[in-house]
Amino acid sequence: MNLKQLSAHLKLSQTTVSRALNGYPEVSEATRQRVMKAARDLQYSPNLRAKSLATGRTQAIGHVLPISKQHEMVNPIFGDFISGAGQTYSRAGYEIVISLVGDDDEEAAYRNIRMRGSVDGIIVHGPRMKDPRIPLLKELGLPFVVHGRASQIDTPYSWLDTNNLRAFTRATEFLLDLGHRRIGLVNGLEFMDFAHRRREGYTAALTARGLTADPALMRSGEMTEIYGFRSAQEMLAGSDTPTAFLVSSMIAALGVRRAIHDAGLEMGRDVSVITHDDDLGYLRNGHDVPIFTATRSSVRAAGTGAAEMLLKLIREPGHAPLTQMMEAELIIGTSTGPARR
Amino acid sequence: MNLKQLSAHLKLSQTTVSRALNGYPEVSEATRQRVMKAARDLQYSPNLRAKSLATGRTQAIGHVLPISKQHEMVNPIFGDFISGAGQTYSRAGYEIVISLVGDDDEEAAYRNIRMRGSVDGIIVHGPRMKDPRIPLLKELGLPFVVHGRASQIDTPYSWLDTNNLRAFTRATEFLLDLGHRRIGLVNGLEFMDFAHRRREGYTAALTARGLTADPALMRSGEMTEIYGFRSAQEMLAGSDTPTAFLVSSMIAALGVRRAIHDAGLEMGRDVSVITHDDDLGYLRNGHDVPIFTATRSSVRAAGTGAAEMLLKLIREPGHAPLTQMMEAELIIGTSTGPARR
DNA sequence: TTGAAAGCGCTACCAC
DNA sequence: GTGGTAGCGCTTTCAA
Repeated sequence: MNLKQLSAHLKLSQTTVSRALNGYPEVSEATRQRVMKAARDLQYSPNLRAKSLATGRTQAIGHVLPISKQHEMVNPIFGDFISGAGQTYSRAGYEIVISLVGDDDEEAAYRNIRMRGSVDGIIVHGPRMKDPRIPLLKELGLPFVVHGRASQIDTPYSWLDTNNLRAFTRATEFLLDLGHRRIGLVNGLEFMDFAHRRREGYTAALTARGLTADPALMRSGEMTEIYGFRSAQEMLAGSDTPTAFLVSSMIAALGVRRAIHDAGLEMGRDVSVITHDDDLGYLRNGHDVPIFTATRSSVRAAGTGAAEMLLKLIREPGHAPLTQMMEAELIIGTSTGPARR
Repeated sequence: MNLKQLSAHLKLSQTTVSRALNGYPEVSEATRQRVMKAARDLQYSPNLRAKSLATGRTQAIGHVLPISKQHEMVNPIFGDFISGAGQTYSRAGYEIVISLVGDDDEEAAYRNIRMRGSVDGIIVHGPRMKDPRIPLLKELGLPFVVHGRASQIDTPYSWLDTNNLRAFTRATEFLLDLGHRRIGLVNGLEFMDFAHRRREGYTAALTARGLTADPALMRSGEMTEIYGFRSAQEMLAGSDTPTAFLVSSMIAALGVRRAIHDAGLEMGRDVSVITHDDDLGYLRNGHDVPIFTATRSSVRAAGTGAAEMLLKLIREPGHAPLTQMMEAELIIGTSTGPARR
């Protein structure tokens, strides 16, 4: 069932039917009702491609996921982020288009997205420091919102970010307050902006107490379980071993926990662990030490927030860049305790 | 830059340029080269919406994610699956369109996808038992591949699935061989087909040894960490406590591990755990007991496989349904040991 | 081997 | 308040 058939059925012009369906004012209420009813009964649903071609708008948002040619893994938070964003989009009648872009042909990929004209705006994932995509997208004139930020980019752009600097500063301070002095940092790849900021927070907290960050206690890598395992194992094998770990991801933390266990140590007693973690709300009950977390629901909320920002930018071309900072939560857990040594 | 401009620039008709670009044979080689070069130089990239309108094909694949109105979480494996599928799509020039569909308005949602005509085919995620989407999609005549299967659907359809039945049978047998008799099952929601099959495997292995599955040792729920925690805590609080757990997801297993720890027990000695887990390959080194796993790379492979099946179905309309079974891996870990009691 | 022109389904301008 | 019609950018007959 297309517009032509529907309007023939109603004995009205396509123009009128189109207007009735799209809420234009110059249609009589009676006609509108009749059209709406027929559309429902006949299960009419407009061809979005044709609509897009006619209007120039596509009613679709692009989510561009950077995929490293080396590991090809998608950031596991993506599912939750898109679930949050999706609610906003579908309410507004937008589709979601995913593009996976390798790190080799980035510029061409973004130019293509622009030229193909299949999206009205873009959410940029996984920003790196000095990310070249930001000036590129500004040049292309496609509305975009960055999930995260890109340091050392001086022109303004729209972003929504978690306050990673502050989160890691607080987590480090917390461990220092518990008496820890040797704190291992198991961080993400530090050309990624979020990981860079996390390390900044970590070192800032140490420096504020007159301590210097020991390079032997810092690791940067793709956050897999084996990476967490190896990193913790190496640090625990040294002479002046850490009494606590600050871990940038739940997955890597799994490996860290395993390494602690294998070393014959007990979490929360011999070694403390603070990690971005998931669904730990239950630990509020009956335990008494904090764990730093980015919950799944906060990631969903970030998705919703970013989507709303982008839709606003699309609706109001020329609008000034929007920014939003989200604070991370601290909740209570058992993996963290006072330093023993 | 569009076709019109490009052909004007080349002083050729749109027809010829289009033919040259799309590999039609009736274009002279010289012309084709000239066109190709100009297209590259001028960064021409066809408007997919217009192409789609003209051809009837959309060059896009829909991935439909069921979202429960209660929890609204996306299955965490989705990211890896889409990453695998995406490689195949982009090589073939297809875009990915994501639709989030709540469990309330499913039929309408799928009909809409059909009518809007924005995809050439669909990957169905999260199939339930007797899933009504399968007959619906057959009726709609849209090519589709199910990631997983739907029990009690008798008409043939295309699917790609992990052998969950066999995986959980083997894992249970393995624990039984180690002397375990009280094995807790922390399973997913059992209206989901994969969870149903996993329980079947678990009970089949027990039955084959003359044991009966104890309802007190079986849990079914959405696989969050707190769910794993509570499930294990309850079972460990009983009188005849389990000596092993079979856990359907890594996230839930985190909670199970924590409950074991909180109960003052040690994993692999007092209580064994077998779980679908991630990146545990490193445990092959120096350890000696198996852990059942669905690795991230196997999920990627599933995505690739499903995408290839779907493209084949799209290219050859009327092709008979395709099916593919993937076997789960067993690798070596430390969480599992012989029964102590 | 190349080109002119119709048409995919819709919107939006201009008349009435 | 309603309708005719010219495109949106591309493919695909049909003719040359």
